[in-house]
Amino acid sequence: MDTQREGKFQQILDAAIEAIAESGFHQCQVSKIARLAGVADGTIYLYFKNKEEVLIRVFQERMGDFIANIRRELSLGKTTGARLRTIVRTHFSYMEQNRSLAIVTQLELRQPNPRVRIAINAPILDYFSLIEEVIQQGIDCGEIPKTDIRVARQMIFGSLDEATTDWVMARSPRTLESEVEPMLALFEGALRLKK
Amino acid sequence: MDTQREGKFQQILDAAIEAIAESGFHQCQVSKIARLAGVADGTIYLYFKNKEEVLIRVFQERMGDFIANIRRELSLGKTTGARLRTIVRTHFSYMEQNRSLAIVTQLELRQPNPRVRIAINAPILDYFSLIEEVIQQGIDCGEIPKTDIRVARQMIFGSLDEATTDWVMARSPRTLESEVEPMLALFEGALRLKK
Amino acid sequence: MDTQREGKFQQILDAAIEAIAESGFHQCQVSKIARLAGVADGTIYLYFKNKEEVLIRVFQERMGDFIANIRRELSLGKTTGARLRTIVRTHFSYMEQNRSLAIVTQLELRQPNPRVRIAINAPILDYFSLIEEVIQQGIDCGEIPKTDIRVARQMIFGSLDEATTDWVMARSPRTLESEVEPMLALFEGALRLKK
Amino acid sequence: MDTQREGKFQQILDAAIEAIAESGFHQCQVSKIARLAGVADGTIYLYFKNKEEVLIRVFQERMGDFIANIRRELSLGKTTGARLRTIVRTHFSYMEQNRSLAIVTQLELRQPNPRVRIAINAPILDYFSLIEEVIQQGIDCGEIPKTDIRVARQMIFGSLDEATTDWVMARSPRTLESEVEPMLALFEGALRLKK
DNA sequence: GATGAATGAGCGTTCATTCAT
DNA sequence: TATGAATGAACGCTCATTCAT
Repeated sequence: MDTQREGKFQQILDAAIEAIAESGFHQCQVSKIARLAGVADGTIYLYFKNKEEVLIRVFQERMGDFIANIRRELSLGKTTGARLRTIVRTHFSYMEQNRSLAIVTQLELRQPNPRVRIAINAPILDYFSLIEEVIQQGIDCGEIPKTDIRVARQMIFGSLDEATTDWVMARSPRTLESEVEPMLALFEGALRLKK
Repeated sequence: MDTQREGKFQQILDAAIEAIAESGFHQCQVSKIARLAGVADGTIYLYFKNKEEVLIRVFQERMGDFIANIRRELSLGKTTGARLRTIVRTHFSYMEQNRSLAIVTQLELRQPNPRVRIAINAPILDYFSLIEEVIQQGIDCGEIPKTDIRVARQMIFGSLDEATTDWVMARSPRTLESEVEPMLALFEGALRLKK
Repeated sequence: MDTQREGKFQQILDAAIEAIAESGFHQCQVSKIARLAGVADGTIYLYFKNKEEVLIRVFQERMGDFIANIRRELSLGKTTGARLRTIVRTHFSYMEQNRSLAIVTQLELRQPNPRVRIAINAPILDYFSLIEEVIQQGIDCGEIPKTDIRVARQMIFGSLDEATTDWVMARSPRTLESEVEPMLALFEGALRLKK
Repeated sequence: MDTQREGKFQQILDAAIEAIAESGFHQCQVSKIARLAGVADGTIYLYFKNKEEVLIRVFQERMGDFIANIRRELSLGKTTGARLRTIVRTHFSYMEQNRSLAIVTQLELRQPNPRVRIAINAPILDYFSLIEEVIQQGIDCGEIPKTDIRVARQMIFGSLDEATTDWVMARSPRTLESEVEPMLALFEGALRLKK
């Protein structure tokens, strides 16, 4: 049955997230992923071309979820302010609830390996578009004065990303949740958002 | 002579930056660094304990330079606006002029390896303090209203970092230099900087 | 199947004996043992922790056999004379029939490496006890006058060992077998064995 | 001056004995010998072809001394009994007074390396002859009944060697000196020495 | 002669991947 | 489909040896 196949695929993906979060992509052996997934080493290769593809699929699948998630929430926001709040809140709460995934995205995916980079680009660009659309919409309906959209997006994504990295690295014991409001205030100021 | 030793040390460091930028820390063989530095493999080990230490020293030495550089420039800025401009301008121009180093900083240093992370933390935290000091000073002299300093720093560093990553990844053909003004405008808005 | 695993284990052990006898423990590469055993290099590590453990197990397994062998034969001997004959005869014939093992025992096991020495000590001490028991029995039943047992054991083992080394080193073309009677005569005289 | 050269040669030899005794021939780096000898690494190579030759010369020089020593003492012995006593006493006391050298001869020189073996053979054979001569003399003057000289020599050398190894390995806390008399008693019995 | 920085060959070990069962 | 024993390429590091000074 196809659901069985799908189930084992997700099993391996989850195991990979745990394993990679725990020891890092390069340090984590395929056999460890297999053990955590409760399958034999060889079985991994029935579902993935190689170890690298596991990493790529982890990102594509989970980041896809993440973005779909935000997109769904976003459709409910009526103002640019509400939409920005959705982005910040959802980004932080998703990461906070998926710490292992956060570790993988914040650390392990910063790979110079070109194949990984290319494969990861699509969902990332999708997230970028999503942010840029919100800004564009804000400009279009006059809530935000004209601004350099790319730079604004870099600021928004970069800030969220850095806060998440700080949290993952436990540089601060603070919850991400507690950063939602201050971060939003900064974004509103930066974008000169009209109330 | 000691200058000779120092020279070869720097030579290896430079070679390491090139090599790591090109293939990534894990993929890059010691023999590649040696080849680029024009020395034998074994020579590396006369200057560094092991491959990992090369990475750590790359960061400590070059990031140290970078921060010293900013600190020097900063002392000339009289207003918070000027100081922010110094940070943005220096960050971008330094990275733009040291592309390989930028690649290493943006990608390779997001190492989950705890020893590397600890060693790298000091200069990073130093940079963080530097940014936070500028914000604090701004607050103290009334140029900036009270704000969450940590979050503000995350925004500033995160934005600069993301813009640099975008540039490194060649996600946009834009120069970093061209982003100085728009980025600054965002920061000033975010911090509610008084003119 | 477990017999298969056991079989390959013995295969590697035998290959190791040949390889070490031929080039010495330090000179002999793991890849040579693997080649002789007809397995891949990595396979060695499925059966042994590392190269050193191969040496240790060679000794423990084969020396264990050797001593078990002597012990079995010894139980048949009714007089001290018969028991001494058993020791000399079995020692020489075992070595003569296992030349590679003899080389390893005579040369490679004189390892200064403390881990190897400790691991090797047990079977050696076992052999020593065995010899000492025979002497003690001889004293107890009046066949041998009181004597310093440790020194007597040193003489017996040392003589057998030296004869074996001479033979291994091919310092003499003589068979070990031909030395059984003269050696025994010396032992009987040394111990003042009563007929 | 040649004495200067000779002095440094001996210096290196002594350093080598210490170094090898401490860490074993294979584990002991040339640079360690150099450090102990108070010379530069390269200097070793002005006196010795390579590391292996250092080991060989250690043995040849010191074993030469040792044998010359015994030979000198032997010439004073009037009876076979006295001569045997000289051998045992000198062997044990020499080793006891040169523990590092004993370690090297008992452990490190048991090398399967053919070049080492060949080079070492000469002094060893010289020592063997010396022992055999004593036995032969004993037979010639009727103090010892006819016996297999080679086997008798194997017994004598093997016993002394094993006692020394036991002592070096600290398998027993006993001094070698205390073994002189019991060992001699065994030899006299073995050889049926007439009083 | 003496130095010691530089060399680079050499090897133990790991682990992603395969394939016979 | 699933297994996991076996594979063997790959690489960090050591250290005996050299040679410019």
